Amino acid sequence: MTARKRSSMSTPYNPESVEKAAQDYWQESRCFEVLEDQDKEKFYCLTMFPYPSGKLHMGHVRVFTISDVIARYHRMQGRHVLQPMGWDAFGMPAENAAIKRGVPPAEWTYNNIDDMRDQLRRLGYAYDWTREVTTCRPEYYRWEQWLFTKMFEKGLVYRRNSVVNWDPVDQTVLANEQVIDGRGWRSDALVERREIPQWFMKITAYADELLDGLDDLPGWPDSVKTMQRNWIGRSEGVELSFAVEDEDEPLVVFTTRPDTLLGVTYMAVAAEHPLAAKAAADNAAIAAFIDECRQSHAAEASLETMEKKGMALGIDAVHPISGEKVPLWVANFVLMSYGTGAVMAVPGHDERDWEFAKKHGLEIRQVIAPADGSEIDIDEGAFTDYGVLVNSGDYDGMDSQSAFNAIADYFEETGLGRRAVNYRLRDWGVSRQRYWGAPIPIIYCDDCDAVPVPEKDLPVVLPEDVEFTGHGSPLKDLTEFYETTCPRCGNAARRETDTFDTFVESSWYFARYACPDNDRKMLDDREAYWMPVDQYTGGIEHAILHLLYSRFFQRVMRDEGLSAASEPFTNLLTQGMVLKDGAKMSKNKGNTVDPQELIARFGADTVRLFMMFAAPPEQALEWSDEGVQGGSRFLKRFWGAVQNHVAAGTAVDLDVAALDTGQKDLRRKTHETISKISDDIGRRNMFNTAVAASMELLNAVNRFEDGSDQGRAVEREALEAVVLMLSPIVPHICHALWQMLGARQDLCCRRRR
RNA sequence: GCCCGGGUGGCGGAAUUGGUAGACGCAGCGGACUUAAAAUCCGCUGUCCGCAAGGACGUGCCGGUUCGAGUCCGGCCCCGGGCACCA
Repeated sequence: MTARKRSSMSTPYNPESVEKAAQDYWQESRCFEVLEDQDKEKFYCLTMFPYPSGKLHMGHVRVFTISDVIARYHRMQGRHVLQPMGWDAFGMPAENAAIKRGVPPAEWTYNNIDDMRDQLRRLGYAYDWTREVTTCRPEYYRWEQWLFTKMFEKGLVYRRNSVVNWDPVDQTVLANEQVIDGRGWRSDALVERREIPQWFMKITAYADELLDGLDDLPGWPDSVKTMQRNWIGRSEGVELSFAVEDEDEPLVVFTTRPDTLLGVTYMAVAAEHPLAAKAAADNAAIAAFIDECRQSHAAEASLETMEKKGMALGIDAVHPISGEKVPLWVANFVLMSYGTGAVMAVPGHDERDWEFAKKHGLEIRQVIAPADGSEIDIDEGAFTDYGVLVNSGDYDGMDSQSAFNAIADYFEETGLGRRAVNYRLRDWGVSRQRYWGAPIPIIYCDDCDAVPVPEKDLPVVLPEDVEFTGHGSPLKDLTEFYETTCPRCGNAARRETDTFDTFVESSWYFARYACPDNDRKMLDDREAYWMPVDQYTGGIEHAILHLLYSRFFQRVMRDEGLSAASEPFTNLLTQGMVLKDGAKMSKNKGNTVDPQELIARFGADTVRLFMMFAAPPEQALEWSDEGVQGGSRFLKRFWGAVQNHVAAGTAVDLDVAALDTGQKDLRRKTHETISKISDDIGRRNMFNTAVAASMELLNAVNRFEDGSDQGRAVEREALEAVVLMLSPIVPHICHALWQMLGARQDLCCRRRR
């Protein structure tokens, strides 16, 4: 009797009951709850925690499954694995829901967390739920308020004016996302740039360390490191000053190309620059232009893509070497917040300057010639390469590098400038004019200025039962919140009503999982055991901001004596987007697929299997409803194969010396597959090919119709291998099949043989 | 606009270090089982020419390096992500 003929006698695969049984077992045995154990090799496996938007989406399922596969794999390798979960719970959607449905943001958020926690449980992830962290709880955010006050003492935070998007109709600050084609998303009013005082964290103080640290992260993708390097944008150049006619203050600019200095034919300042304001005072056209510049979206992408516009100010600067007059312009592409708010323009050797000069009939002067002696026509386009200086007086004939040094020396000797390092990176503005966030722990006193809230008065608790109208933050109208006394002098004072950027919460949560229950310290000894995170998995969309802020915070915590680690994440896996119809799946676009329905229909294992099989984790995954079926079919075949094998009775021990050719072939296939899958999961993060290899081995088993004692022993070895190898990906069915195969040991907690 | 990715059959993808392009799966077609359908199982399936044997073409486009290119180099096109207040 062949194995296949027996299939009619078997019980069918029922994912719902199989998965319930496995999940009950894991919960009762508490096998994913881990305590610090110095004798065991720790492995901290972390996923970027979700924003509790209401329901899990496919992007969540993908990233959590990737991380769970890695966690379970390392667990099987005998490591002591921590995989926690929590909630990035502050943010705008809660306020939007409050406006739309009248539910307080806190209530909406806590309900969503409860729903999503249930959904996560149904997917069978190996989480230590005892360490759950929720960022909107005072016991969490009190510690970032505390750290902020420590940073204040060290001068790592400061307050200055900076630009926000202002909706003049709704009288409120808008996020970039809320500005659509330059207009407010609700009011449709033209958005204005407005300057208001805001708090900043000095991430630039760590710019060099954040840059150099990238060289010590071999476990990070090169693309992410390159993006961060470019974002920090360290450049070496010269800061030099141009005298301005009839002005006492010179105009200071930074350039990486002092070798092109004699090619400067005009200069440009930002619309907010004092010189522009001065020129506007008695020129209505310039005033109108500055007004026009103000009416724009604050996002860099819109500034870079909009039409480059400018106006001559009628003021001249004096070239510091030639003494020639250089006209001053105001231009919409120069930003007050970046550098000094002024740039020198070399249209002959810079593309943007060239285009601007062409458009406004400004002089284009060649001062660099190609090093190879070839001819160029500067009228046809800017020449941006390094080369040999021409039309530059004493510097003629020097190469760019020598000229850089000679000109830099000249400025340092005359005191008109100096060599300087410039960063593209700007300090981190953390103030948000919103309600649903962690209050910034500052008290304003007429006599003492801004005073940090003393440690004994922390946390500054965000009131949760508030009237939410949508017209500005309710905190601004809540006297019992903002009325207070100055901690320094005791006089009546006013509390800060702005809250933190939600990136603040996500910049240190990974460390707090080590000791979420400590109500006396931000971090304790347990942090030293678990940190740094061994494997961090999350969306590629966080390649810069979240990951850079976290690297910054880790260093701030280190310098505060809270941690020994400089880098928070040793290995990083950036998972690609889940796309549908070529675009990121998102509620906004209405192209979501609900994982809940698929789980109800096929079970969690099928959904997990399909997500891992459909594409390698780093690539974008284009969703297709077909293919899930295939995963389900495979699991049924898998179930049937093991069941048929077991139904035929106990297999004898394998006698390697006694195998015939066919038996040897299957055995070789088994061991080749083990070797391949270990590499695929353990080194390459190629879960899709690991699944494919498992399918191939199972196909080979199903073709193998050898009922002899040794045939059955070889078949058993193959089936056991498939169960073990697939268990990180489809843990529930493997839990059941492992028991069916007569396991003496629990699968998920077993060590490598 | 700038920075970072990606583009391979009808579809998702494989090819790990420059060495047989298309593993595995989906869809499709043919067959078995069934009164029938579903499910399941077996077989075929890059395109074109051919009854076949076989041949030609083929990894977004153009060019290059190499005995040999999906893979390396140069130039382009298209798609996705990020651009500092979406998370």
